[in-house]
Amino acid sequence: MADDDLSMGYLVHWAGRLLRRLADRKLKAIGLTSGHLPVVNALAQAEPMSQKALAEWASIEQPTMAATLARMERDGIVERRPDARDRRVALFSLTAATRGKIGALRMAVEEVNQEALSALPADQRATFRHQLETMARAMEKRLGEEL
Amino acid sequence: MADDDLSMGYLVHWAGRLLRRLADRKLKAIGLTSGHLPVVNALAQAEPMSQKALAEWASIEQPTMAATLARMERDGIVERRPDARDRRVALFSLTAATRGKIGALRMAVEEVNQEALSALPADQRATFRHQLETMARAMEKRLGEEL
DNA sequence: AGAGGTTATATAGCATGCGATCTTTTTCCA
DNA sequence: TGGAAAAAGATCGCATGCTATATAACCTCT
Repeated sequence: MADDDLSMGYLVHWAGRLLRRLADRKLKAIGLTSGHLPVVNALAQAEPMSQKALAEWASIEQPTMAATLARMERDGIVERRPDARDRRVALFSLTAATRGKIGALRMAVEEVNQEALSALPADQRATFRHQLETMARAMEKRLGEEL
Repeated sequence: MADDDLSMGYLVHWAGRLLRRLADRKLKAIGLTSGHLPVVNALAQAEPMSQKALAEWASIEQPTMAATLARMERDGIVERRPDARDRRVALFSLTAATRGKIGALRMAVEEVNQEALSALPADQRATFRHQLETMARAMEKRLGEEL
């Protein structure tokens, strides 16, 4: 790929695919995938949570979260139960088996993080991370405005 | 999403999704999608190209490129013809209609680029882009080594 | 020439994403 | 209170990605 054509979009998307593959490889050993991460992280901190809350937490559209949760439920990673106070709502929690994997999961994530950041000089890492977040938040705002 | 949980992988993937949505929105007007970009860019510079060459150029796996090209052919964006010298090879070129869109396409990409980069101070943009590329190349190397 | 390895595509199977819609419940106000 | 508006999920349809595997066409070396 010629250097001039490495647009921001291409670059970010490329890096994202690579990080994802790397993460999925490590997570395979504990029976999880990168797509499960935001859900498990969220539920590890606050249980139970509705599909809506999970989707917002992960910045993912509702149909995408619905599909992810359906797969996770099918695979015994999360459990769904109705909300007694609102019959529209489904509440999700981690299964005991998944709770036992949280430690290994955090370790795997941390490894990928280190591998990615180790490509940059130590004194640039924090700034880089921050810039990435700034850009993402700006894009999110942009996307919202245009609707 | 709590700040501590914004792992590198999550951040990059998030930014990638947002950039992609933004790009797709702009490209919709000219009848293209972000997935078409690397192919159109490549063919705009060197025609014709085999599926293999396109996949390598775009850093995408062969089956993914095969599917993308099949859709693009179906939608009249590219044309496929056999290679006289090697019957295994399929050579792809842009259709005349697509060639006429290259200008608009470049403009749309440039717009998204600017929108993304404008979130950062001007004097940090070049460095940031470079860091992103460095990280991606490192991840690519990593991924290759582990096989 | 022919066996065996290499290469270029094709296919299957599945995960993740998105937008657009439909249904069921809740809410809320006239 | 009744009927409209809002909220939460469920579904459809499709694009993109990946891995694993199959197939067909070359190439090489004996």
